[in-house]
Amino acid sequence: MVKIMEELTERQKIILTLVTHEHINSATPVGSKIVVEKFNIGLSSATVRNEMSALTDLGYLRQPHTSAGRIPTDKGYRFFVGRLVREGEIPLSAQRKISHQFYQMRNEVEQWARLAASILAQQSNAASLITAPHSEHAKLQHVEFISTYGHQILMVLVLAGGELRQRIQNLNEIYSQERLSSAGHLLTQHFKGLETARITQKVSEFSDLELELAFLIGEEMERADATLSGEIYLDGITNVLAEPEFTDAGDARRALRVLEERTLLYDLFSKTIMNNEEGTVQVLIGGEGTWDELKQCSIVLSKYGVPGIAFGTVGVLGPVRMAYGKTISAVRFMSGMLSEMVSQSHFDENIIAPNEVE
Amino acid sequence: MVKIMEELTERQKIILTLVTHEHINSATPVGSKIVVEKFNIGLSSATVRNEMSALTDLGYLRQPHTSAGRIPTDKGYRFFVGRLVREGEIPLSAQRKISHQFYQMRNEVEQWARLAASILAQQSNAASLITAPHSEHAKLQHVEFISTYGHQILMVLVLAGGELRQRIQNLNEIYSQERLSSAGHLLTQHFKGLETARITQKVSEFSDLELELAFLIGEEMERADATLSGEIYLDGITNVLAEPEFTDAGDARRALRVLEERTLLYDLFSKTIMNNEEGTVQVLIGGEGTWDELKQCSIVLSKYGVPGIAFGTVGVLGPVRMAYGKTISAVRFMSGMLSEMVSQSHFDENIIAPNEVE
DNA sequence: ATTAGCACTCGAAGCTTTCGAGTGCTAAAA
DNA sequence: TTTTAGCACTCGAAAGCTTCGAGTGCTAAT
Repeated sequence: MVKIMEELTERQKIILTLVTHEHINSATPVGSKIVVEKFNIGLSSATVRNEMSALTDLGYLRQPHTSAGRIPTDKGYRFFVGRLVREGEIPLSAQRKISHQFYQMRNEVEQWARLAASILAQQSNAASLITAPHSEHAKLQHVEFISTYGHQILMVLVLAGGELRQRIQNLNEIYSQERLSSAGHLLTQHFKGLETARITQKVSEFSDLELELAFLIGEEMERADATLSGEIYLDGITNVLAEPEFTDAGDARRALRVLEERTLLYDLFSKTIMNNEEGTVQVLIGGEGTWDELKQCSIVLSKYGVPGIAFGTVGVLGPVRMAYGKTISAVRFMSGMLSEMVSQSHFDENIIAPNEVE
Repeated sequence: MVKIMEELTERQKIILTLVTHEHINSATPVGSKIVVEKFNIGLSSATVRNEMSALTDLGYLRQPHTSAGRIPTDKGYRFFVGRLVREGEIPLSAQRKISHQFYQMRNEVEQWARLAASILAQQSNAASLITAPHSEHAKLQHVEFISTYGHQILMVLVLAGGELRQRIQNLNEIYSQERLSSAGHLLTQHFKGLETARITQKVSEFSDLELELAFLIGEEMERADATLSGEIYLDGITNVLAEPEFTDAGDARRALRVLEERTLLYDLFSKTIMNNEEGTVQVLIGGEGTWDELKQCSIVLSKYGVPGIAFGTVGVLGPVRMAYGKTISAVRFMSGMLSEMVSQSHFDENIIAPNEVE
C-alpha cells in the first residue's frame, strides 16, 4: 500500500540545487537554458527541461506563469537547505575583528545584544533579532534595597548571569538606609544561589521588614521567570526592504509587522528554538505552515548561552529567497560568540587585561 | 529699502489652511473646485484659483505638474502648523484609560518608554520614538559592589532618577563580599548626591580598594553623562509604511533608515529639543533644510521630565503630510504623562496603593 | 535515454489614445 | 475694483494595443 518513497535521482538533486542557487542570486525565475549555460553540466536544455518538469510535479519547483522559468517552492528550499553543508563562512580575519569588538565590550553586558544585532544585520544583509541572555530559572545572586524618598524604596536584584532587575515600591513605614541595607545583607545571605521556588518557601521564616522585603523578592523572581526574554534587539530592518520581493509596500509592511509584533516573536522563539540545544541552527522557511504572517519570509534561528546560567536567541529574518549558506554561518558564529561571552563573563577568572592592573 | 512685509490676506490664510487640511486628508493635489465644493466658502472657483496662484507665487503652495491641483510646500505646512490651535485632542475617556495603564506600571520604570511608544504609535498612526528618562548631570544616589567570581565584581550605580548602570570589572586582588559591601557603604556616604565632577575630584581622598572603586565610579559616571539617552524605543514603524508617499520601496527605505540610524536621532534630539523647556512641542517639517535624510518626513518632538532630576524625549515621525493637530496633541499629552510619572516616582510619598499595605 | 527542432504561450515593456481634472486668461458682471 | 462665467489648453493617469523574447512542452530523430 505504501507508495515507493518518492525519491529524487541524483541528477534531479543537482538540478534542484542549481536552480535554487541561481534563483537566490538572480531573484528571477530560472529557465532550463540558464542552468545549462551557467553551470557546465553535461546535458542539453531539453533534458534539464524534462527534469525540471518532473521536479515541478513532485512539488519542489513551481512556475509563476506558464511561459516562465521555475522557482523553488518552500519544499524545494527546504531540500536545498538540508543539503547545504558549511558554506559562506565568515572569513577568519573578520571573525577575529568581531571577536575583538566583543571583548572590548565585555564589561557592558547590556550592549552585547545590540552589538550582535548590528553585526549580524550587516553580515546577513537582512534583519537580525537578538535577545539578551536571560536565566531559565533565575537564581538570586544579590539583593539590595535603596531608600529613595520617604516610604519609597528601590529594590535591585542581581541574578546569576548578571541580569539586573529593579523595582520601585512603597513601604508602609519609613526605614533608614542602614536598616534597609542590613535587611538586604541578611536576605542575600539566606537566598543567595536559590531559585524562585525555594525562596518563596522560605519567605515565612522572616518577620517585620524582612518579611515584607522577602515577599517582594519572591514576587520579582516570579516575574523574572515569567519573562521569556527581556528585550528583542532588532537591526537591519531596512535591509529587508531593499529586497525585490518587498518592493510592494503591502508585502513589506506585512513582513515588518512581524518584527514589531513581539508576541509573535516570543511565540516563535518558544515554539521552535527553546527546546533545542544551544548552538543548533534552525531554519524556518515561509512560516512552515504555522505562521501565516511569515509566508513571505524565512527565519534562521539559534539559541545561545550556557546551561544552568542563561540563554538567549539569535536570529535573522529575510525573504524566503535568502542566502541560506551565508546566513546560517553568520547565525552559528554569532551564537557561538555570545555563548562564549556569557560563559567567560561568569567562569573565567583569568581574563584580566593588562591595562586594568595599574 | 525694506520691502513691505509679504503678508497674506485673511482670505489667503483661509484658503491656504483649507488646501493644506484637505491635502492632509486626501493625500492628492487639491484643486480650486474641490476647495469651493467641500467647504462652503462664498467664492467661485475662479477667485480661489487666483488666490491659489498668488499663494504659489509666495511659495506656500506648489504644483506637482502644470495641470494638477496644488499641494502645500514645507513653508505652507509651517504656516498651517503655526496657526493650528488645539485640535484633535485625545478624548478624555481615552486619556484616563492611558493614565490608568501608566499607573499600573508605576513600579516598572523600564517599561514606561515602551508603553509610551506603543500608545503614541497607535494614537498618531505613525512611528513613535521615545527615550527613557535620563539625568542631565547624573547624581549618584547609591553604589553597590557585588562579588561574582574570583577577581570579578559587578558594580551597580543607582543614579538620582532611578536610572541603573551596571559594570563588570576585574580587580587585581580577590576581596570578600563583606569587604566590598563596606567599601560600597563608605563610598555611598561620601558620594551621595554628588555629580560627576565633584566625585572625580574626591577620588584621591581614598586609598586601597576604595581608591580603585572610587575611580571606577568616576569613570562610569562620566559615561552616564556622555550617554545622551540610553535607548530609543520605537514603535509603529509599519504605520509609516502604510502611507501612500512611501509606496515606493526606495523612499520607504530612506525614511526608515532614519529610524535605524541612532546617531542621526541623537543629533536631532540634541540640536532641537534639548534646549527647549519641557512640555513644549516642536515640529520639524521636511528636515527643515538641515537634515537631508528627512526631506520626506516631519517630526513632532517634545522633551519631558523634571528639572534637576531627569529628562527624556517623546517624538513622532511621519510623512510631511501628517495630521499635525492630532499628532501634536498626542505628543503633548504623552510628554505630560511621562513628566508626571517621573515626578511622582521621585517626590510623591503618598501614593501607597491599598493592596500593597498588607 | 537524450537531444534538436519547432510551434506555442504569455508576461514585460513600450507606444498610442483617450479622458478629464485643473489651469490661466479674458471679458462680462457686480 | 473685485468677482465670476466661460473657454481653450495642458498634461498625467489609465486603458488598450503591439511587439518581443524567454521559456515551455511536444515530437521526431539520434
